[in-house]
Amino acid sequence: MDRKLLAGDRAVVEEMSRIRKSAMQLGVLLREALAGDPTVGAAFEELTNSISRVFAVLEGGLRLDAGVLSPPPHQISTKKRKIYPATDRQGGCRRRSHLPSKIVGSKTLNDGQTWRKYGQKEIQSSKNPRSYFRCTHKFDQGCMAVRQVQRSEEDPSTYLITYLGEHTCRDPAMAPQLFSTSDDNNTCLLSFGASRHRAEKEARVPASPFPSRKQESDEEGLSNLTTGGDDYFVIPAAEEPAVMTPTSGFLADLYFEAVFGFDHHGFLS
DNA sequence: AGGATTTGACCAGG
DNA sequence: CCTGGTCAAATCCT
Repeated sequence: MDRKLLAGDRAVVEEMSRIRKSAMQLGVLLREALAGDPTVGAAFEELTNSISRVFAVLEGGLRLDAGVLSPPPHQISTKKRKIYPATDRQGGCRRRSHLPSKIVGSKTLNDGQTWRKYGQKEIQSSKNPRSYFRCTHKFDQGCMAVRQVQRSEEDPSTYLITYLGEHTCRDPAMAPQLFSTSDDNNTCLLSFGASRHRAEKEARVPASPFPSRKQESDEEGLSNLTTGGDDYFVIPAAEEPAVMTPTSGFLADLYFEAVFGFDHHGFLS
């Protein structure tokens, strides 16, 4: 069942990461050079699909599971601070070891879900702070969906929203909604390998208006409670068939950073 | 008054 | 040791 990550496994994963990295870089260049040529997309798609399959096998074998966001039972309670003994302090790191499940670029913070902001951080690698939101129903329904919102550096009018976990809550005000790429011409979804197995379930999003007390107008704070989405573009998964790699700008930055954990500029220059 | 946001502290992963 | 994700008291807002 459990098996340790052997040195050989690690080497394979690292090597595959390099391959995927190179492939993505190549894809970016090709798309820029041969924009509109369908054969480029098809060939690149095949390549990424193969890589994806390898990762699927590796991840399956190595149990590279993502998104286990189980809430400590004792935390489900009132809103007031719980006093933890120094040795049992909960207020610390919850660093998620898994990859983001979905990254969305959006002109608005509205996504049809109700979010409550629980933190904001200055991020070393970015000029803009990152805001942290959890589902409003985290405590009453145990919904573990969270999202991180950050303004794009290159396009400050755009928010980069990373969704982690999935909504398990049932908000009567929220009809079931699906990420739709059909009616939204600038939509692209970024879904990563670690969550690939539940990508389809996570493909939920906005559409319906939702009564919000405060819109996302605030500049720095990225306030919560956003409403029916528009202006979305959901970046495609590296492992998904329809790969639409962002070719430049913040999306490319984001893409590379998310997939490979580093900035691609150095490689493309 | 109650719920949401702000913000500094905490702390584990890398 | 640095970074980033989370907690929760203080504060703000409705």
